Amino acid sequence: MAVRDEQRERVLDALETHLLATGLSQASLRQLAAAAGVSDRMLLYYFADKAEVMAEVMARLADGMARRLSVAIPEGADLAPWTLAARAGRFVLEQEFLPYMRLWLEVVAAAARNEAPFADISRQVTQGFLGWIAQRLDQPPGPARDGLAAMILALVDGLILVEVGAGREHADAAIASLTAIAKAK
Amino acid sequence: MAVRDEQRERVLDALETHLLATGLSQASLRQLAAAAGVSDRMLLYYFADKAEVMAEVMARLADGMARRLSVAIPEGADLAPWTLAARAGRFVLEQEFLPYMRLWLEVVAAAARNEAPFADISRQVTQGFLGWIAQRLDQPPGPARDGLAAMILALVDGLILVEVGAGREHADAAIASLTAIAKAK
DNA sequence: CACCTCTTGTAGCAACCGCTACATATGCTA
DNA sequence: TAGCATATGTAGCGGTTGCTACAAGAGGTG
Repeated sequence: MAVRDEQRERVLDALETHLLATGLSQASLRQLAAAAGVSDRMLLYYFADKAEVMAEVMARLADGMARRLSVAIPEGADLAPWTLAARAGRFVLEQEFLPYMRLWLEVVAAAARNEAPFADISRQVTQGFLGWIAQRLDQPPGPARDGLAAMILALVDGLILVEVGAGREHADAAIASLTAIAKAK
Repeated sequence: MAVRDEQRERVLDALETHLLATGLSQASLRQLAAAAGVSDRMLLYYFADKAEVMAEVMARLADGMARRLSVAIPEGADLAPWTLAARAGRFVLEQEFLPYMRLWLEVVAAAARNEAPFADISRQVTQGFLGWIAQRLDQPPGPARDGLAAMILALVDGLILVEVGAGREHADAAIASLTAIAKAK
């Protein structure tokens, strides 16, 4: 059983990279297998089926995303809403994190059509985001803070829609506006 | 030639509804043909290939979206940024418009991976959005207004990511926060 | 040695994909 | 009436999809 478990790890590592680089559309069994350097036959020996492969690699990606976020801005930073939004927005557009956001976009799009396992992943990651924001706001817990967190999440997630649709400059311009607002307060 | 053109119209009408209801994943030639009530053979008689079908129906959808938006809030409404964001956000989550936004999400996700013809459509619609917002802001033309428009676009588009990932309540909560901010000004 | 589980390869299934070859029916025009 | 462009159906191509049947080597245990 040792070989199998070892291979699962190796495969999941490779697929994390592959999915970040190419997205959900390049994720047929044969493509995944090739990216992981194994045969498709073996991929289905290591994992029960494609859904299990995707669920596990998506879970890893969600972890990676959460880890990077919590390093970027530490918990309890106690930031004003606009300041937090601007800082989070800036981080989210960084070279290192952008691939996560692009993939995240595809996951939510799939979730909007109730495609398993993306609906579950999407819910879980969104909750993580909301919590991450709430814990960094200079606001007392409660519905007001939760509403602000949801608004900031919309703003930050929306930035990559702007980035994809209108280009990096417009996303940067949006952040500049945000920064100006934060300073004016 | 008359029959063919007539059928093209009929087919495009049906496909607009179909895509809004089911999304890009239910858009194989055979599925599109079935939804339009013709054979797949005939679909490729009316249109050169699948790309042409998709491009034309996406163009129609973009038109429909733009038309609904310009009716919802008239041009030159001269709204303060937060007020406009709140009103646009509320409209975008309405029963009638939500399907457009879900589909829009899929289009941008596809565009993020450079899948034709979605990259073009995505750019065009985003530009339309940005212009729509700019023309309804109580701001003089210029980089500041454009930056604000980009920020509002991120906010409004991001609302459907929140809606999909966390549910309608959270999206509504975000709008409530927005409304509170608008009033406080 | 014999057996048994773990691991891997070869080959192929049925379903679907976008698209096309070919025959045929229809109706207008010369 | 003959011919020709338009319109439609039947059948199928080569390719990809997720998945599986089957055989066989490897390695430990009785």
